[in-house]
Amino acid sequence: MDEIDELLSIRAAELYYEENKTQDEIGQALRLTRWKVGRLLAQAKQRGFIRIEILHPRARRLPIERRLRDERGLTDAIVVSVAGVHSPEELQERTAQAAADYLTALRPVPRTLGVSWGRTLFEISQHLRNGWATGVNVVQINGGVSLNRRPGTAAATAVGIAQKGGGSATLLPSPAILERLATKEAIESDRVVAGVIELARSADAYLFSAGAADHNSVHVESGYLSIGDVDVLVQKGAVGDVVGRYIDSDGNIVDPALDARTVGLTLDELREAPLAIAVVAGTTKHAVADAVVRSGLCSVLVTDEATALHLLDG
Amino acid sequence: MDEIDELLSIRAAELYYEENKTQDEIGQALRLTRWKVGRLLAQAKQRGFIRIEILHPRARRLPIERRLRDERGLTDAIVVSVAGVHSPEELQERTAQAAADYLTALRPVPRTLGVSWGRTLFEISQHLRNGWATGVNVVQINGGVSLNRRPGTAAATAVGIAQKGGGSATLLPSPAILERLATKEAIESDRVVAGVIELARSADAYLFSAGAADHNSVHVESGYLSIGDVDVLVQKGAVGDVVGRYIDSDGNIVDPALDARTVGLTLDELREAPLAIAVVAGTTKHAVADAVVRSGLCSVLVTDEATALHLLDG
DNA sequence: CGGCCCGCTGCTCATCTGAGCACCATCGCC
DNA sequence: GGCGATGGTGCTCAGATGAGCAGCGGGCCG
Repeated sequence: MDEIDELLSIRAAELYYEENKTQDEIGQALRLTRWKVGRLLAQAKQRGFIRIEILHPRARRLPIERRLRDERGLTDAIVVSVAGVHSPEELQERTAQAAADYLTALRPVPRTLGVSWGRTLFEISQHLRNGWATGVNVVQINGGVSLNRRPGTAAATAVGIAQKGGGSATLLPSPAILERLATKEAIESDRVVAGVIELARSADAYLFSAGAADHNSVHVESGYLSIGDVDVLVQKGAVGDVVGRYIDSDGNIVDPALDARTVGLTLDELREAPLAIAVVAGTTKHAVADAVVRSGLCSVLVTDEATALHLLDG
Repeated sequence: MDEIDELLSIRAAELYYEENKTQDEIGQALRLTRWKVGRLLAQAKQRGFIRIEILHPRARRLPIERRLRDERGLTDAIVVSVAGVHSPEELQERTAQAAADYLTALRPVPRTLGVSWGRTLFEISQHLRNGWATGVNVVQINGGVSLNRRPGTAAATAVGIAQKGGGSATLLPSPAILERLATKEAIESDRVVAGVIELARSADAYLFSAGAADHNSVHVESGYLSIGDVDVLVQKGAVGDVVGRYIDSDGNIVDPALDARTVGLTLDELREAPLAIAVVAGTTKHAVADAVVRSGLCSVLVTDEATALHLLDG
């Protein structure tokens, strides 16, 4: 297309999209046949001169979702638009909402849903509607009795999801990470704990998030790890954690000794799950998100547009 | 529209605009009739959920142009899009290009065109194509023999416009502002100068810009005014200058004594012109642009989207 | 110089879309 | 409980649009 056609396509686009003229009217105005106008408009679109955005908190980016499925082998992907987002909190909320929507629409409805805990999961639980399902039983898949001043968000998350879904929650009564391996093994051999983990293994679907390996981690906030611990993990290559287990950019466990002291499902158990839904959003989590998807930790990803593009285009 | 319809309209918009589905297909996907889908799409548009932008340096904003004509009484208005603009220079270039386009398309072609000078005018002259008109004679409408190291841009501007338009230029061989009133009167009584001004008065159309009243003014750069002079003018209410004459926000001369020492057409002569084209763009010029338009200094305005919206919505 | 190829143009025709209209359910009022 | 108003729904039909195709012309090579 030469420059004259390029300019004409812009003039045509102005009249078509801003003035709501028909292609025929535009043809008369620019002294072109209406077919030429149609072709100019098609070229303007194809060359990227026309940008159409859907401005809404619930807007999704279907083409990016398709690319994630096709190029990253995911069963499904939900990508929320970042158009008009001004704060990380808003992004987080949009993503949580989308995850809640996804769960609500999920068919077949899982009878048992394994969930992790954390800020993201808690927000998802808040965005679920009463009656989002009928009879969904929820089971915690990793330890989470909080050690500090915010006790119970782990429990509140699981219970909230279960209650709104007309089912009951089974909590995992254990800390996330124990100080000594022996203690961890003792706890896991407790009949109740072992039973919960067994139930968790049999869940139809898992819903979990991922944390970035930084000082704002919930593990630091909850007192399971010190800031120094996190720094050491980062030095060893950690990009973040999934169900309390820290991984590097290839999805491998960074510190096997620490991992052995962590209570809950293992990452390989997640990888083999029939349905593993990861909800990961925000600039700080680009690296973990990449590790999660590359190493096959999830079959469904709920994320934001920027993170998705990071996964796809590097 | 309740929330459920709002969500549906977003889903429909995603499928329609991002996936290029027909309304009928969307209807099948969402279990709606195609008419319902059409209505949802119409509502999404009408509620502003759909934003369509034309991304191109030559793109204009026709709806804003119409508002300027209707609400500000302009004969014509050209508004360039600011989508994708990253620097003031880029904005300036787009506007100059648009002004050049406007001149080129102007009918009837003016036989005599009065022009001012300055950065904007110079850039317009550069964006005009050879042969943009046949036989347009150009006459300078305000003094402009530059006093400093950049001599001749005033002359180059007029000559450039004339040559590319297949005509000749008549320069006004006089400084813009003289130090003493007597000198100014003497110069104006010079036969050549008087002749040029007489020719300028008879021009079919005028093309000029406006300067902001700040330290970057061409008058400061050219040595006609000191930084202190400008500060004094600003204190008196000056928002900028048109053909070298400083005006306040109502378009009135700020300093009559200074004005009397300024060579060239008066503002009232511009106001009575059959066609006065002002080219004003950039954040720094919002205030002058407002004064120019409000006080009827131009009948045609070439500007950028942000400036135009400032004029319209304050 | 003639013939061939390629791309553009303007057409036909099928499909898609929006305007307008009749119908129906719901609601408030009598 | 009857009745009109109101808003939403699904239709008809005409206008708008896109796909596909024949024809033309300009450029290139033999």
